[in-house]
Order: sequence, then structure tokens, then C-alpha cells
Amino acid sequence: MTSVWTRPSRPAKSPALSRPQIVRAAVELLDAQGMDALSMRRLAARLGSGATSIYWHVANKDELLDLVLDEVFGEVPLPEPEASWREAASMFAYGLRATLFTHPWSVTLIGNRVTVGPNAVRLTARLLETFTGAGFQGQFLDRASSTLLAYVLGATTPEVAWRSMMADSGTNEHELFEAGREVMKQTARDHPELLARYADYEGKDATIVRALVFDFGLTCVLDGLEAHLRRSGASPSPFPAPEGGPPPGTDRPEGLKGAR
Amino acid sequence: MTSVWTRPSRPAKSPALSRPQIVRAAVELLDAQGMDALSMRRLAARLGSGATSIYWHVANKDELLDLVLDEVFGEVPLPEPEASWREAASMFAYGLRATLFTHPWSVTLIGNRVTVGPNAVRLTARLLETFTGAGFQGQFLDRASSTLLAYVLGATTPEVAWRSMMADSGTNEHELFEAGREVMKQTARDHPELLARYADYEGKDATIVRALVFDFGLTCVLDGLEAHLRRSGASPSPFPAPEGGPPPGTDRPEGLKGAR
DNA sequence: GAGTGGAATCGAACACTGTACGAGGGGCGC
DNA sequence: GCGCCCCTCGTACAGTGTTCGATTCCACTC
Repeated sequence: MTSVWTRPSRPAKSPALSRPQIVRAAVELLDAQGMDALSMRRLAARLGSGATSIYWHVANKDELLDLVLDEVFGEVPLPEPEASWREAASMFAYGLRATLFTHPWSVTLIGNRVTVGPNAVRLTARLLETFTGAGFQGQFLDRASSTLLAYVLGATTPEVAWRSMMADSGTNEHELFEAGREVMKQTARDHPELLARYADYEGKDATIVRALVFDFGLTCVLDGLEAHLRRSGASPSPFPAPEGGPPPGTDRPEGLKGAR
Repeated sequence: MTSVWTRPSRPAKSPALSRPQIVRAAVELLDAQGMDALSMRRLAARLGSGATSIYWHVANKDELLDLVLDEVFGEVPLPEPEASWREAASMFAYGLRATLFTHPWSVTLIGNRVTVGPNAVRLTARLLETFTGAGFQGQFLDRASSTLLAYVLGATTPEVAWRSMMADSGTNEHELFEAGREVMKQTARDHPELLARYADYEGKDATIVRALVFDFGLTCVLDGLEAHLRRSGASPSPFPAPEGGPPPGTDRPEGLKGAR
């Protein structure tokens, strides 16, 4: 049983190519042109080297993708330990979402591989600390952080799919909205209530709409977690949440204030 | 702007090949051998036809994948309209999870394409009905169902990654657990609390553990949704949830009873 | 029945993929 | 100078999605 994470990077004196360099170039290529554009030959071209030279530093493409994915996790801002747990969890959620947006291809990767790289580990460790501070204990620590992670990942996935569909069809948000209506008219003929729902978003800024959807779900998840804490009678965090929801302005990042 | 869903299937009198037949064969192939094994040539071989004949019924591989994914959504059991909304939502969540498990490759597909096939549409329509019955209104209908969907998708994704990793490394759950511990020892050296968490699962049945994690998160999401209903003072569903959580046995499917 | 037109199938070919292999270069310690 | 080992790279192979044009086959009209 071997893994990228056990086998050390080749000695640091590598003259022309190095593992971190390769990974960085791969991320750049992926960001610029997407998953399909990442081939060993193209990556090598960007590095100014031969295609097969890469295989000295990395066992195969799959392993390279493992490294690349962990690089993404390294960009996710760590939750602040001194904040209230709701605030820390919120910030983490928004941070992860933002990171996945800047590297849309990473969502696909997450579905294909188990993530055990150092950056991912550090992130989950911090998440556990956060929930420990909130009052979760034992297996409930994993359950709580898994729940939060699952929500963010699952909420972001379709958003990314939308964005990348826009990107490689070359259309903008509005055109796609209209096109969607056309498809709807046919495929949702038996579901008039769906068309009504669709019409509700006419002329609205899709980015804001999606952010509100995300925020609503996040609030639900956090409320649910808080309900568990109350049920289990855990000692609360140093900043107990007041009745009727979190204090205004702590949960939502700047851009969203008053955007109801 | 064209799409598979607007352009009709070729006339039904197709002698040797037909679109549904192709899709069915593709699903079988994917189930048996996974995403990498699906090539047009192999698919054609399974159909007993030439590789390029498929292109008469389907524009390209991407379009085929759209069809295949919607086929998966067709297998998800629809939420029962007459059940209480919590029960309906729970059943839907477990149903979707189970379906994604029997077609692990579909998780990858969801990350890459926007899903607007007829089966997916029917499913979301039913989901909207369910939440309408629960008392959600207007845009909160979408927000609620998006939240539930996001959680299930995000929770299932890593589980699927695990399973498929087991599948194509040929190892069983226990061996992978041990191997994971080895990797942990190195990569989580700075995070001793993580190792403690890991040790907590020694000897436990991973399938049950994961099911409990899933159930916990689902309860959180449902509790959070219910909290929103209470806050907004919505008229409750015909089966109001009693204080202190749902009645025992309605939320959890059979296999999980008393497995705490 | 002969003939015709379109529906459907298919083989060959193209540009591209990941990677195994082995030949080489270049800098180091002796 | 010599050998050694790290590293690079060209070549080659099997396989990919898809285009194109030729071919088959069936349902129809005369």
C-alpha cells in the first residue's frame, strides 16, 4: 500500500523540474483551460520540458491529481479558533465555497479520490477544534464537521456545474436563463408549478440568488447543529448564541448584507 | 441552443439500435466496470454493433452521459406526497443516497453537467410539492429543497469516493483502515487529536458508522428547516412534528434501528 | 417485382491521450 | 579519468472520441 503522501518528494536539488513546480503549473493550466485541457504533454509544454520527464517526479497522472487537489485544500482559509463556533463555521463554509469557485475542476476531483493530503488533514483538524470548542464530543465531532463539509460540497457542486457550462458554451447568464426556459417549456409540461418557480427568478441577479440559497442552507445546517448541542446539554461556546438566531452581521460576509 | 432534451429520439422503428437501448447498455457497462471503462468502442461491442453506429442515435459522448445521468435520477424513489414532510424528505434522502451508491460513477457526472432531464425535473417537482405541504413558500421552496439535495449529494460524494477506491485497489474495508492509519501516522504527526479520533473507529463496521454520520447530518438539516418554519410562523403540515424531535421509527429506514 | 430514397450501420482514418522503455546527458565523488 | 546516479527525453504502443464517405437495408411507389 503506497501513496503519494508516504513516498517523499525527490531530493530538493532537482535542477530543472520539481514536484511543487509541476503541481503549480498544473493548477494554472487547470484554472486557465479546465480539466480536459490537462494532458501530460500540454503540462510539459508549459513547463518547457519533455512530456515524460514529469514521470520522474510523479508516478502517474492520478497521483498528480491527488497533489493538485490537496493544493486546493491548502488555499481554503482555516477557521479562526478564537471566533464563536457559528462564526468560524460560517467563515469556513464561505471560504471553501469561494476556493472551489476559483478552481471549479476540483469539485470533479473530490468525487473521484479520497483526500488525505497534508493540507486537507490540517483543515479537518482545525474543523474538529472548532467543533470541540462548540461543545461537541467524541464521534459527534466527526459527525458535525462531516455535516458541514457535506453541505458546502453538495451546495457548491451544482453551482460549479452551472458556471462551467456557461464557460464552455460561451453564453452569459441571461442567455442561458432564456434557453433554460425553452427547455423547461417542453420537459416540464406536466409540472406547471415548476414553471411558476422558474418565472420567479426573472430578471434577478443569478449570483445573488445562488448566494442566498447557499446562505439559507448554511443557516439550516448550523441551526440543526445548535439544536443538537441544546439537546445533549453541552457546555456552550464562550460566545453563547442569543435567542432567535445569531447576532446580525456575524454570519454573513460583507457582500450579502440586506440583500433579501 | 440545442439540447438532448429538445431534439427527439430517432423514430421508434429503429431496427437494430435505439436510444434507450444504448443508454441501458451504457448504465450496465458503467455499473460493471466504472467510468474509465465506458468507451464508445466497448459500448458498441456490448451492443453487438459498430462503434460509430452509436453516433446516429446520440450526438456525442457528452450527450450520452446526459442521458445516462437522467436515467439514474429516474431510479430515485419519489417522495410520497401523503407522508409527513419530515418522513417524505428523509425517505427521499435515503433513496437518493442508495441510488447513488448503486451507480457510483453518477456522482462524478453530477459535478460536470447541469441536470435538466425529464426524470430529474419530475424529482425536483415532487420535492417542491413535499416542501409546499410542509409550509414553505415562494423562493423558500427552492431554498429548502436545494438544501436537502445539497446535503445528500455532498454527504454521499466522499462515501462513493471511498467505495470506488476500495473497488479498484482490490482491498477490503479493514485493510484500507490499517493502511489509512499508516498514512495518518506520517501526515497527521502534528495533529494528535486526529489520531485519537481515528482510533475511535477501531473495529467498528465502517458501513454502519457512515450511515450514522449520514443520519446525524440529515437530522440536523431537517431540524434546521423545521426551525425556519417555526420562525416564519408557517402553517404546519397535516402531521405536526411532536416536541423533542420526530416520532421514533418514521425517519430512519429499517437497517439502522437501535444501532447507536 | 423493379426501382428509388432515405434511414441506419459501419470501416478507415485523424489527432490526441497516458505511460513503458531505454538511451542518453550532466554533475558528483573517487 | 572513471563510474555512478539523478534526471531528461524521444520513441513507441494501445487506446480514445469523432469525422467522413461508402455501404447496407428496408419501406415505399410505379
